[in-house]
Amino acid sequence: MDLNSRSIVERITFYVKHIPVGKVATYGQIADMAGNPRASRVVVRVLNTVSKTEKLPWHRVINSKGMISLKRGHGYEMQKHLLESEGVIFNDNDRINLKQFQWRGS
DNA sequence: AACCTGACTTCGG
DNA sequence: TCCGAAGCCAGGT
Repeated sequence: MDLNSRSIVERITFYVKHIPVGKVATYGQIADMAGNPRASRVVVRVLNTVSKTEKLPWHRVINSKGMISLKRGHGYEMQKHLLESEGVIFNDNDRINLKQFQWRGS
């Protein structure tokens, strides 16, 4: 498919779908791969809208600090559980070691 | 067209 | 290393 002719939203969707199991990507990282390193907030919108009609591995997207952005009682627990079930480890500060789990796209 | 919003990021103190 | 402020994108109102 011709990614370059697609919209930023479509490209973001494409990359999110390609995050491998057991790995994570940051909002900024996906935005960057999609062509606009400053469109991290668009990634948020995509996860909220697109994931309603398509199955996306939304839980594999975390913030630049290696932490889950969802709040407790509002998805945080669910996302953490999904990631742990894939082998991702959280340290004592509830953070994920990006050096170890961040997806290194090509 | 102005204004608001969101699972963000970067930078300065 | 930890905030707070400011910057940023795109869609919805």
